[in-house]
Amino acid sequence: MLIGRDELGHRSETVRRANLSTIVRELHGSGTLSRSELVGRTGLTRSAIRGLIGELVAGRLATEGPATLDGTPGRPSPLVRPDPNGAVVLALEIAVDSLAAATVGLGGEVVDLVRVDLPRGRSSVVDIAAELAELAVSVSEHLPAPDALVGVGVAVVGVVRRSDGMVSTAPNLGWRDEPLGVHLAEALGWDVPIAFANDADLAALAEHRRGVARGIDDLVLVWGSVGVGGGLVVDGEPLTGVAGYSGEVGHIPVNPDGRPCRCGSLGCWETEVGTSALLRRAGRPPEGGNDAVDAVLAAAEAGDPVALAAFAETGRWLGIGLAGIINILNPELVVLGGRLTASYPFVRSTLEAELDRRVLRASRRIVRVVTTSLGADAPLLGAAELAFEPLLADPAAWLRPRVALPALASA
Amino acid sequence: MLIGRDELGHRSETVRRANLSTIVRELHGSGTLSRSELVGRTGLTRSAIRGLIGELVAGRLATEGPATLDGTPGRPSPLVRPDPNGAVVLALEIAVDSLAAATVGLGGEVVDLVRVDLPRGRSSVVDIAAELAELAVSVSEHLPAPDALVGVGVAVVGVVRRSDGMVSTAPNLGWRDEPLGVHLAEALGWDVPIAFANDADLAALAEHRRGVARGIDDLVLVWGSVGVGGGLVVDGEPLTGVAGYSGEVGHIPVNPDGRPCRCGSLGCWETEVGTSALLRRAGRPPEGGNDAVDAVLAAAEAGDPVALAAFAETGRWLGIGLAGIINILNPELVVLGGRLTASYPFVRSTLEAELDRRVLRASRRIVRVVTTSLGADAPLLGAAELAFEPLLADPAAWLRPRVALPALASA
DNA sequence: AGCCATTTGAGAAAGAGGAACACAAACCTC
DNA sequence: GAGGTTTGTGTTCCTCTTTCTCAAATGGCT
Repeated sequence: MLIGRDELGHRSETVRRANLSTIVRELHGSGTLSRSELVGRTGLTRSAIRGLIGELVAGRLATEGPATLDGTPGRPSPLVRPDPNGAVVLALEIAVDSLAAATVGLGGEVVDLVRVDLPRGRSSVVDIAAELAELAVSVSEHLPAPDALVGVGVAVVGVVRRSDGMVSTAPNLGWRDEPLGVHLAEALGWDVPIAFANDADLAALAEHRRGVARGIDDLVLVWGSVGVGGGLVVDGEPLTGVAGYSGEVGHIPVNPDGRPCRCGSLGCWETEVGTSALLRRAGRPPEGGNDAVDAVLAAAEAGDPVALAAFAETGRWLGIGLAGIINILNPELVVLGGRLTASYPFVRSTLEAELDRRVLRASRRIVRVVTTSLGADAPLLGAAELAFEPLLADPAAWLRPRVALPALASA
Repeated sequence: MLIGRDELGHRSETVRRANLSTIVRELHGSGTLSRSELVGRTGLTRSAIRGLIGELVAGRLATEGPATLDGTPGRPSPLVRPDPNGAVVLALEIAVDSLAAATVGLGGEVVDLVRVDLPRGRSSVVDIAAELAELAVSVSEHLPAPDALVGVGVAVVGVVRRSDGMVSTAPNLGWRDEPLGVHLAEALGWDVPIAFANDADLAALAEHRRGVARGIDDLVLVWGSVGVGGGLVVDGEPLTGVAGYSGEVGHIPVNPDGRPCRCGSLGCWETEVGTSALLRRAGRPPEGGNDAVDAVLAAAEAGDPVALAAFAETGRWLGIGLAGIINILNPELVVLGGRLTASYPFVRSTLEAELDRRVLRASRRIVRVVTTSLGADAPLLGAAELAFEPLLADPAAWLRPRVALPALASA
């Protein structure tokens, strides 16, 4: 994923890079591991592991501590931990109705996290960039060392170009072709790489790395709020598409002559499974916000037939759209997130019924549907993972210079 | 892709494997290259290339010949060619109404190709396997050396498990849960690995490697016939899903209360864009075969308004389904194949209009829609590529033993 | 025709990195 | 406390590419 390191020719140095990368990945993913566990996981010899760990410790990406005794015979193996002080990222999120910032250390520990409400409606890109920068500063106060900052990752509710943070559309913010990347870089004024991606894409990444989808290499995440976003992981890698615009599942046509969608089309999936469709079916004003949805949820919990029917119908449409996605991708897991997490119990049966009817048997036997485990912070945590990616892909590049930061990502 | 070579630890031997692999891939893809071109493409040094080529020549995967003089100064560089006699695959195809077999040499040269009609209707798996085996024998008569056979690739019109050729569903053949892999292995009686995949998946692979989509890393191929299949390439790799059931775009719901589909669902894409929908719209019996479709095509070419309207409506639905796929995957290219190639001129305008309306602007600006360049043999050529894959991924494994064939693929 | 610049192949030596092996250290069990 | 087991340490070996030097083969120019 990412990283333009696509020189085809390999040499011994490549081997070291790759081995360092797998070790740092293992540490980042699993937290603490003994040296001998690393031997087992990587297939490398004890000598090789020793040398590699030594380099990581010297470069402050890992620390070694005394072994814990687990009662098995044999010499105990020292524990290796990712060093959260040696490498930190800044994660930012522009959500539907909030902004968030967090600092996350190598290994995934969240050092600091702030979330502030965002007044509903249009805000200019410049304003948002400025406010994000403020949050970023407040959250970076306890940064271990100034040179420990690996990079910045930004989750955006909208269609955003991965390479430079150009936002093509963000209906919730009223943006269209806004150069968020430029403004944010300016507002931050830091000389570190900034990476951008869609919030649902990043939620999928987070759930894949640290949530319910851990160890699952083919998954689809559907993130419901006002609109519906999606994130795809295929073969263990986030599916981005050519420019990073993939996963826009909210706009697959499921009801071609249906209601008009914010995107200009008709009968997009989100016109049937977004919150306004639910509210409409529940007989409430479709523009109601989270509170209105919560009210429908409460009514459903209390057994109100109108609310239950509204969820059932939403579930039916969820199943219809998901069936298409599953037939296309043959995933192992579907993860429902955002507002869908709370709705799940009430949409479940109609959803599964549609899957039974519409997904090809071979695929149907495999997929399971679950809800997120990381909750509302999934996109933010995904942004952290995004920012870590260059380090994970090539720790060697990070180990050597150590004085200045690596040059801004070229592509 | 494929290959269980997922030991994480790298060593010097890994480097050699990887370098041999990139060289063989380049040769297989580009045909003839000079040594110095290989230096340029791989980033390796002249010495390294020399050693690697030497090994390939010794292992009969490549031949070296005199340089061609192109008028530039400097010592001419010898030309390296993939050796089609050193490595050959057998490609088989079970299509809607035909069976085909071909032998293809390293580099992509088709040595021999046979296609026979398949009487429409149900045939047992055993019969088909036997007939395929016969074709296979007839086409393997001119095999250079018995030990040059790398493997067998099979394209199947249906949902087939990649690992073992278990066919879950093949409506055109009337199959359901048939162990094609077992029967074919028995009928062939050869001790070589056999790989299976869906025909549209393989057509996509072929167009990616040797057709219109060469050099394009994110594409969607839609293969229209009685039903509609799809093949996806993401980030340069075929997207298979967990079990190889991906790409079943024919069964995305586009008209949830529409006509019943062979799969048991309602309003699947193929009920609107398959040949029977076209025939129905053209006022003809929907069960008509290729001849009936050709008649509608002829009528359209002659300007018949009913035929033109039938195509226009089909194009509209093509656009609706494609819009969803494009929004999900953000591909660079959509390739239309099978019966859709001939229909394209008549469906084009309504198709593009729907894309304009339904695909998010950011993605819309990127995608182009084209037709196949390899024609009806695309799936067969893809099957050859599939069979070559283990060799391309690790030529070293193929170079060493050379006496016996590599053991049957384990997973 | 002859000389020069350029590109590339050939061969030997060097450098980088992991594997293999032998040995010592630290833990368990009895 | 002795023996078995597992793992860290250190040295040597092996593989593979790079680096460096020299020779070969071509085009361009006078």
